[in-house]
Amino acid sequence: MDLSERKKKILRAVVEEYIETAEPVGSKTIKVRAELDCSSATIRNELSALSELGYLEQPHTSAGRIPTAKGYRLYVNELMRERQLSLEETETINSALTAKMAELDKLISHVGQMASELTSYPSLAISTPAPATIKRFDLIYIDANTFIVVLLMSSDTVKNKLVHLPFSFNETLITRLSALFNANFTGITEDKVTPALINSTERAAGDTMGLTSVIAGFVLETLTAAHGSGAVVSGEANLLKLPEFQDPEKAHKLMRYLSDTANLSALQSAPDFGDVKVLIGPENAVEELRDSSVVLASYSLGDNTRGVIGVVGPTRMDYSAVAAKLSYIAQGLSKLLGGGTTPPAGFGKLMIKGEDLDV
Amino acid sequence: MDLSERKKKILRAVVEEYIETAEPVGSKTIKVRAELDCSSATIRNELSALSELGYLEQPHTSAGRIPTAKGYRLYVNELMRERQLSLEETETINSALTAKMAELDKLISHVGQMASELTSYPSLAISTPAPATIKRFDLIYIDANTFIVVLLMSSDTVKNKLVHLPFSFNETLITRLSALFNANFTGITEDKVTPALINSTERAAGDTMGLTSVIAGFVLETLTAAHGSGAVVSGEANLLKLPEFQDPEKAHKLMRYLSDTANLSALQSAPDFGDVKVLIGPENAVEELRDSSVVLASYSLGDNTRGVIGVVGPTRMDYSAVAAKLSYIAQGLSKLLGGGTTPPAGFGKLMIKGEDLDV
DNA sequence: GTTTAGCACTCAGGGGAGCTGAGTGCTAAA
DNA sequence: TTTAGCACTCAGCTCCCCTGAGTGCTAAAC
Repeated sequence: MDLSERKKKILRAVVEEYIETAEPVGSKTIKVRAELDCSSATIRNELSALSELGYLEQPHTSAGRIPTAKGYRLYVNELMRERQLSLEETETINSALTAKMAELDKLISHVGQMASELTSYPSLAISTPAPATIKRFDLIYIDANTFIVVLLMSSDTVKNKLVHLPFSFNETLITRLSALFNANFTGITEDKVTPALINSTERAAGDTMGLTSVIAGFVLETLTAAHGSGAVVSGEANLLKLPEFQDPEKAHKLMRYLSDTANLSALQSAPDFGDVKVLIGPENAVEELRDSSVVLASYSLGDNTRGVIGVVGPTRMDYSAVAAKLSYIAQGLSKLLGGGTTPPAGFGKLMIKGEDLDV
Repeated sequence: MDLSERKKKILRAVVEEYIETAEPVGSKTIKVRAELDCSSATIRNELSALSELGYLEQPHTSAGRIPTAKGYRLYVNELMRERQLSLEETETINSALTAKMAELDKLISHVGQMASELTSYPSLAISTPAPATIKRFDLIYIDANTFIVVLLMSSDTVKNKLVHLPFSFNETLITRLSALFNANFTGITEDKVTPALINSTERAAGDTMGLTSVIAGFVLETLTAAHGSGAVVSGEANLLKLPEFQDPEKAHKLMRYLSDTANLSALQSAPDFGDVKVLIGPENAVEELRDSSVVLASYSLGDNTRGVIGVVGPTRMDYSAVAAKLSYIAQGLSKLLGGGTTPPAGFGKLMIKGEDLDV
């Protein structure tokens, strides 16, 4: 059952006004905002119909209307005007992206910070690296008790560890081990690092001191660590500015939830989605997020690492602005990291996905 | 001018009661708490004297007393009973310390988190590395366009960078550069990396492609980065639990301040101090911290890196518990990282420093 | 049938007024 | 010097009323 044009116009006006002011919206305000040629009484009739249909609700009998989750959903799916980013905004993002991509490790946290500053909501950044392998293996002999393990990973990041042992060994053993590991441990995934493999390497190297297992331990650790996904939250302080979180109780609850990174990894499980995904209030599975909304954008890095950046805010969030910004950031990241080193120019169209509510 | 024993007993009772309850303390409560053998009227006389002396104040005429900054200072300096950590608490700290020391890089943030969990106040961890030098320099040739720079720093941490260039070079050049850098750039501090040095190295290597300057750039960056101190804040959410931060305005102000790491680096400037340093309310130079207190503990790592961990809370903070915990953590860190790898057993005595207020 | 004007009704939020109780300061007696 | 007693103060709570924004409904107008 489709809504009349006028109803849509009114619904949009209510949502947008409420997003700005956080106050219930009355018929007179709508008349001005939506530039409608009818009287407030007519609008009241329409409002009453929209309430009946479940798109709007009243906090109490004599107050204005506020959108329900269903109302927001319709707004996000159909009514939302695409937000054009200002030149200034795109430039901020571009320069931040190019400046920060230097260190991939710190990238997620930097991107998160950026998203938070840009939207003035708390943001989260999660990365889900694909199963990693080692591209290249090296040992650097330092002295009779010390050497460095250097691993070049499939993602073109480098991992290292300084190993300092209480007994001494000679340089030839290190050289031999380096060659053997390079031959046996490159290109394989975590599950291929078996005790058998370690044993055979140890024998081949003539290593009687257990160096092999120390090194293999680090290799395994690195491979394992790579697929434990990291999550970072920034800008939690922004929550406190919002009227809906003036109640410290409420703010505290959400902040506690956000500060446990384990929780967030669950969010990212929301699998492939087109470009931007919006989860409105009760659509969130997690109780703590029930009266907040989450906007997520996913990006992919050249190797098959995937990441998600997102923003958490009140259901009354400026969806169009947030979605546009996140989308731009995510696409910029994909281009920058997946492909060449050129800064992103114009990105594709904004697409939004999300669950529909039952009627 | 020294206070009588009874006055001290009363002052201590007021401070400790107020720390627990955050409510102004009345004469009757004190009588019970301090187990005094006089009537509430006598205590009122004493209270009135203590107010006169500037150790206590009344929020309004007919309310109980609360300690002033001066009162807290006296309490911290003289009256505070040393808090014994429970076995459970020391074990939590010990195991967390040993488990986490594996990765020195992430150490500060882990330690900060621990401090925050243990004290349920927001915590900050700052590290001030000493001027770093390079102990050992290596280049690993990967392919005609790629090599890895591996730096072993004076602090026994390893830094690396994958360099991928749009033009090709051969392995002998890399080997030569590796040897030259190892000869010329080890053992020197940042300010010794001059354009002259870079030029002479470039000539000696016969490098016509500018590899030398790329590498030197990374070296310089690493040396510089090392003394830019890192700061991490954890557990900000804890603020919202405290009654003094029920006002979202106030909480927001402090959280904003804390979330800018640049601000924190300033705190650490507080130079050498014995063991634990307590800054009470107005003793803080920064306006944002004027009605909070900060407890800091410093630790030193074997090489001359110094670090500070601290906790921010209301002036009504449980100083004895917080100081004991921070002190234990700091001493544990020093022992673990400065010396051997054995877990800390019994630590020294708790010493507290801080500025005295004028009378 | 749709729109409009008019009117009675509702209710959140703000601004006193008044009460309560914890706690004080002072005085006079022990 | 300590204590008991008493009058006084004042934050915080509750109760109450008022105001104004906004509604729903009805009857007339288009």
